[in-house]
Amino acid sequence: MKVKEVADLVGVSVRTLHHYDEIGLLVPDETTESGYRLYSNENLELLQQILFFKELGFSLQTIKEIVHSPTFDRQEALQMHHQTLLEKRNRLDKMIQTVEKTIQHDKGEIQMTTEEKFEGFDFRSNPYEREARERWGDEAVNRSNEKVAQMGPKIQKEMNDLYFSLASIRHMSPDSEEAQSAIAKWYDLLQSFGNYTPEAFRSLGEMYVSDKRFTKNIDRFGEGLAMFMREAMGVYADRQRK
Amino acid sequence: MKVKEVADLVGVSVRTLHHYDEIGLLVPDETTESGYRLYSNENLELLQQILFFKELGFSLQTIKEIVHSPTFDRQEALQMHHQTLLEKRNRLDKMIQTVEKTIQHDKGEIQMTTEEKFEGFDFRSNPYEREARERWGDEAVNRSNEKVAQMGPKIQKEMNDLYFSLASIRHMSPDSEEAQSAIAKWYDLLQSFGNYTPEAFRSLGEMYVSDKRFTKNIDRFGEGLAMFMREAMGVYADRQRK
DNA sequence: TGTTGACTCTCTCGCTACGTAATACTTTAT
DNA sequence: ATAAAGTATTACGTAGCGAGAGAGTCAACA
Repeated sequence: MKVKEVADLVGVSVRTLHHYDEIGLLVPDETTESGYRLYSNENLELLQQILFFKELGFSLQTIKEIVHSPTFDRQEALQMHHQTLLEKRNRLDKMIQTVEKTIQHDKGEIQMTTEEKFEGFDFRSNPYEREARERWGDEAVNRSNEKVAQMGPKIQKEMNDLYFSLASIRHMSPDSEEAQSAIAKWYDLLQSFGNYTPEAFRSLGEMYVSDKRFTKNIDRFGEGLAMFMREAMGVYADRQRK
Repeated sequence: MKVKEVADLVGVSVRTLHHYDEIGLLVPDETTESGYRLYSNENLELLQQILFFKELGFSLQTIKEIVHSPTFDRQEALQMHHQTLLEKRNRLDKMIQTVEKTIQHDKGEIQMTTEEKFEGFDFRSNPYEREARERWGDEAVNRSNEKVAQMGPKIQKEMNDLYFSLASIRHMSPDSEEAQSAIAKWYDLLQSFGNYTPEAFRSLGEMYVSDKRFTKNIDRFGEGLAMFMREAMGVYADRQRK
């Protein structure tokens, strides 16, 4: 489907779709030779999700983090949409009541406290957003992902390669020659992200198994890799101390 | 009530109130010697209305035009709020249904057309806004025209003459002798239309520039006349207050 | 085959409704 | 009397597009 078809179908502007592409929120699966955007069915489903989040007042930035998170779960998200839409309807119901009361109040039929006049409003920070961020967009993971993305593709490739080598030796002992030399490379590589002390390196290793999102990500290269890396990183940190 | 009290009560930020003051949407009735804003009960009621309009997606500019329109009717507006809030709830209900369907669809339990997936969204132009503009913004102009017609040709001539004189001095300062005496005649003339308080007179002046139809009409007598008149009318209102 | 009209692209500029300091003064509480 | 909390003004920043320019593309029709 081309832009305008999508736009007409869902009721957003072409410009909006362009914008979502620009910021990397919804990048069409394909483009023609001449540069026309072609949206796939999956693109449409993602768009639907995006619009749900938008209706709930999420910022595009947050939405992006969420839907691209490796741990994002569509079903879970839909359940959450359902829940929060119901809450939103409750708020709306309150507002409707407030209007009704105000009409009567103005006619002099009833009394209203000042607070009652503003029931149902309250534009204070959207609580759903925080919750959802905790649920999917956890900062640790995102920052890590963002940084990786920022570092450019060549570092990404190095990381991938290293993951593969580590995976291939994950059955060996974490304090073996091979393991330690591979993990040393890992340590060096991470230096390009910030200044990791050996201790920070160790706790990062801890996170690899304690935080499921990391675990999941890492274990894609081989089951048990996260655990293996934690061990190896611990040993490495120990040896650096002396 | 001071800013923060209001802010906490209704759930908006202090900055927002400042902003509304800046753009002339909600100017506090009083200020202390030291410049603190003091909001009256009437200010609060207006704020409530403003928030209703905002909830319905009106721009601040439009809201300003509406609530300051000399023909604005609170009861009528409240009825309209009520109506459109109900419509909004219907839309929300549709969205909720869409989520529910999508959940089932994802589980493979039912089928969904592409259109069904986007039912309840549709961010296309807010119909309420147009309607409301017609109701108040337009009517303001229409009623004004009607009234002029009703008043007969001699008043029309007087108005025309006054427009010309004003146009001829529109390069002068709005608070000059000449400007003020001409605008005083204008004020007197308008008294035959209804009972204009100085404040209503001021907001009428605001409309001369904020509403293009007025502006166009007035500027036929000289470019910039509408703006000049607004200034002069503002000064006039200021001086009458004391 | 050429032409028209509807789409498309990228780029740039503009706008709204505030958020976020920074800095200085005022009021209230202890 | 001093700190803490609130307030004012000014200034700059941001999000999420809208609007328009200028140029290329595509399907249909003459």
